[in-house]
Amino acid sequence: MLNPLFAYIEARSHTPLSDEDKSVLREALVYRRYKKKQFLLQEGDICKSLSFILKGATRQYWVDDKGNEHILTLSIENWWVGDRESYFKDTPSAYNIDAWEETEVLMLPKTYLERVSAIPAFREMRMHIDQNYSIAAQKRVLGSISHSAEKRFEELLKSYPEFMQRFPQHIIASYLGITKETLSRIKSQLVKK
Amino acid sequence: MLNPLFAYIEARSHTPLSDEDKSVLREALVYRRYKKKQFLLQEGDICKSLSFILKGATRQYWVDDKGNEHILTLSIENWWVGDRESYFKDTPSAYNIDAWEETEVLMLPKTYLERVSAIPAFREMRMHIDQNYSIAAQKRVLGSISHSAEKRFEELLKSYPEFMQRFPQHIIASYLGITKETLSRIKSQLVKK
DNA sequence: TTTTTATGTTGATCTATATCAACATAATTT
DNA sequence: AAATTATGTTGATATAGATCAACATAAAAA
Repeated sequence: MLNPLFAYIEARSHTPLSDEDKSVLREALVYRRYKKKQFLLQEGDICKSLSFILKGATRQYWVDDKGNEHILTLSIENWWVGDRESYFKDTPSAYNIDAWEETEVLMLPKTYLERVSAIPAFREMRMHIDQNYSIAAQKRVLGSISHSAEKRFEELLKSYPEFMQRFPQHIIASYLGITKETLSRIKSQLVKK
Repeated sequence: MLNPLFAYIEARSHTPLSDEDKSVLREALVYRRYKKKQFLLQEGDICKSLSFILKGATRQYWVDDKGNEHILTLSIENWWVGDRESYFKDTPSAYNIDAWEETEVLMLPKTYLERVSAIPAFREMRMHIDQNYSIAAQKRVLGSISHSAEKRFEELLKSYPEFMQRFPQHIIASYLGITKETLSRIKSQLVKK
């Protein structure tokens, strides 16, 4: 059950996990399934665990006062999901996270974070994903302040081509910060080129 | 000379530094001054150190093909600056970082990163700033995909009021992803309210 | 199978923000 | 002090993208 996570940690940290390490992880992580549309986290709740996606897809979004959903992150297999701000600061989350597909995860409750962080490979992995997360967020900021919607869409296609298969266009549009109509028009523009 | 950094590490990690820790840090960190407009990092170079700002202000920006500067980060005292992507991946940076004011920093060369990361308080601080950096980047992404320029400006005023004193409006505008003219108009709107 | 809901497209119009231009003033440099 | 450069404002016009509406089709539910 935990093998994909073990592989992930070893790959990111370039360090093999000992049997001891694995048993610590086995104790900490909880397997869970979510049906489509089921919430992993709801606005106002405190995010008490980060989840490693074994299978499926999730969206993290914020709902504005008009009820519009603004998609902050889309996640698929081998990604960690959770509201980091709420998780690390123990504050109520401003976001919802729900399963877009039938999803299976390994939950790491915050109560075990210290314990598993004693494993060097896990700590390495954590630093690694935090860095990559920051770098990705920074790129997205750069895109949003300096590129057109069309260019941002092309970047998304390049970086995460699988998203197009797994999420409908209005979700992708929201992730890009544009409307579904605009995305539809951008797509038909690109086909002509 | 290193006292502000010691204080910063202790505050973020909630752990006092031993004399031993301090001497490791003293060995690793290099004091440097930059004059106004001087580069800390130039596009194409590999970012070989992160710098803790003791005094002054810097901007990190990307220059597009038309020569327009797009400001990605603005940093002042007690912030770490550097292109994390280039630093961690050893790839040429896409950004420039320059001193907006006369600036004094403590440089941490990457060659010392392992050694100082052996200090638990330093490691704690690193995790802490990485997390905060991610959280801040995520908020900026959310702002850019779901808020108007006016709202983003108000958020900036709330989060970093000192920026208005230390950077001119066209820099702030670029940071917000709008033109200086639009920012000027937004400001006059807000005064009327 | 029929109905309902989710998804995607296209057109008309509107709006936030960009662009271009002129000008004013403050701060530096000569 | 004069000249130059950096900063900030305001107006006219252009444009990317939003909004509203209608329609088409695919998928899911009844």
